[in-house]
Amino acid sequence: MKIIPPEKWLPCDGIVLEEKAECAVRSNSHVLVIAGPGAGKTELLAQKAAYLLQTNRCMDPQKILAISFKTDAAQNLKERVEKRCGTEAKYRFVSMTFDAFAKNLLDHFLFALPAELRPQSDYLVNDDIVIDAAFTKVGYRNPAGLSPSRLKNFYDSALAAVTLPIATDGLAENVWSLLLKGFDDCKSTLTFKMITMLAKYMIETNLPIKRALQLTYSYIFLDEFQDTTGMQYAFVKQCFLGSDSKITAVGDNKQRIMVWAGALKGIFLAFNNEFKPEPVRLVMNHRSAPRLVALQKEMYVSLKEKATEVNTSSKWNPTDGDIALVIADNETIEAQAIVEDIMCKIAEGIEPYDICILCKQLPPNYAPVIISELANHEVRARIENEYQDLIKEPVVDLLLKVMLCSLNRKRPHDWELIEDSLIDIWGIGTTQGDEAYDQMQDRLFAKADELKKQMTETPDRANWHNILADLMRFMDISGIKAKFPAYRQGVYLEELFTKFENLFWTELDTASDNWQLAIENFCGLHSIPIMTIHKSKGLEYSAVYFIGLEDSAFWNFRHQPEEDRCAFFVALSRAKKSITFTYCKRRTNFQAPFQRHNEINELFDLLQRPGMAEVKEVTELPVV
DNA sequence: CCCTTTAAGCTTTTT
DNA sequence: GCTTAAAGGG
Repeated sequence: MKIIPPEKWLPCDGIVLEEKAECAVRSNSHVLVIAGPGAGKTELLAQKAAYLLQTNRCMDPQKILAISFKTDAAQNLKERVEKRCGTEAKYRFVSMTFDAFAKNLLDHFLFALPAELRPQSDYLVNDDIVIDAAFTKVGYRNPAGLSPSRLKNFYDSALAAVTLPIATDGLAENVWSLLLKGFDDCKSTLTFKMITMLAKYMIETNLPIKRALQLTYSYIFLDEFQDTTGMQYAFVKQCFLGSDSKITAVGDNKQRIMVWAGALKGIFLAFNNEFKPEPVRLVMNHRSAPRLVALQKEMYVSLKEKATEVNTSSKWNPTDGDIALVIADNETIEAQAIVEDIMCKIAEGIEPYDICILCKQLPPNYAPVIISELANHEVRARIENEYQDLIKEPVVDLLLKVMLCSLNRKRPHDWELIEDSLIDIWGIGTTQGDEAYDQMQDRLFAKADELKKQMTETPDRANWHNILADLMRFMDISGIKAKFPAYRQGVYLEELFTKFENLFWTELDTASDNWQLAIENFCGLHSIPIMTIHKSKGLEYSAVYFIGLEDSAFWNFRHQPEEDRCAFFVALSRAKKSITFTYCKRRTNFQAPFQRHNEINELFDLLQRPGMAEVKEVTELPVV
């Protein structure tokens, strides 16, 4: 690849970076980028990767390591970088999750661990039954009578509290020993935290591996830095603190909504003290319209954030952006008001997938009335949870792609992906040459033809089951299990398969044998997504409806006011053009129907400040 | 069988 | 806090 001198390098694809962002891209020290919603954090990382690779500041063959929390975030970043700087990124930009990074290290250097800390190489991950059995075996009988979920929590934190090497002779230490080596009929089993602990210990005790790691990765990207847990941070420090590798951490303390799950509150401060990064604050909000940004800025005070400048994109007029607070008598009227508004948006040409309905928690308690009211207007809406859990699974993705490609051959990108996967799953090595490859292609094309024929007939339930089972057999279930270790465990793959079969069947059923449409519907291309605030993090929608700005939805506000304010901020900042909050005086389908907003009154006050939200009281018309 | 009481979970991800 | 589901009581 041609090396571009740094002073001649320009951001790829005609992207214009704000001045501070370009500083962060070109910085050669550790950097802490604090950037609000819509500032273009992913783009900044993608451009920085392009800069480092294209100018050879990340010297060939050294690599960039990007660490995210979720697989889809890691995937997105990888794709963005490949789009920005092409094939070079395939080999020298490594994007993965924290857990994948730890597990790869552990698996790769398993024999660097002392024998007493070394698990079997085919260890299970996070197997609840084995972990419970291990605690039981060492004599733990749940004396406090913890509920199942609390018990699981206790197991996890007890195991995470052990220090390596295992020195003392306590409960958790004994369980560690059992889990490491396996016991009775159980294989070695590790929790995700144990994997990180072992990986960290390995780096701590093996200078050559540590050096090799530091030499391999000269730049480290940490995405969503505000969500980093203490253990993850300790691991990163163990790997890279004091080395020449430069860390670029990107995050937003105003969107810190994972503290309850272990995110370290003082992470920015700790990073500042220990790595002395160059601080960068981005001031652009490319996402939201000016009036929405004004509301976001009003939140800054309650989020204990300095009222820094935020600039909006020039694509907006200064008066753009709609904020509404709907005060409804009951959930039927609430639904009618929302649906009326949504129908206007759709009439304006906004696609359903660009509209989002958010709840603080438990969408099933709030969504049904709205879903049926939307259905009356022929608009689909669905709670995303189980769909997303399925869609993110690589095997489901593969199944959908095979179906799509069978329907329509003109999908070169998907074909390539299927072929690559099959080469992997069927174990076709490069040594076998072109013949094996051609054979694979022939079989795939034959299968695609067969599938296409099957998809022209109207399937019934049993029929669909057979088609799917056939397809799984074709791809080779044991091969899939070999490629994806997660599917090897217990009945995971079988359950996944059943869930997919059932959910997809409802789509096939309603799409009346239009397979293409069924697939699109399954992927959420034609429906309004309904989800929790937490699930919406990182996403953006033209119009957002936040349902239930009520005390009962924010039941934990007293105990975690900061985090709930952040949650409100996250919900608010998903919207590009309009945001609507609803407050329902009476939810007649609830056991305690009367809703208040005493506890979260500060959020109401904010919306009711002059010039902020349009307050719409909707009441039942008296029946004449 | 119906009514009352109690317990559990609620916001997450990761191979 | 509040909902839901399961268990308990008559």
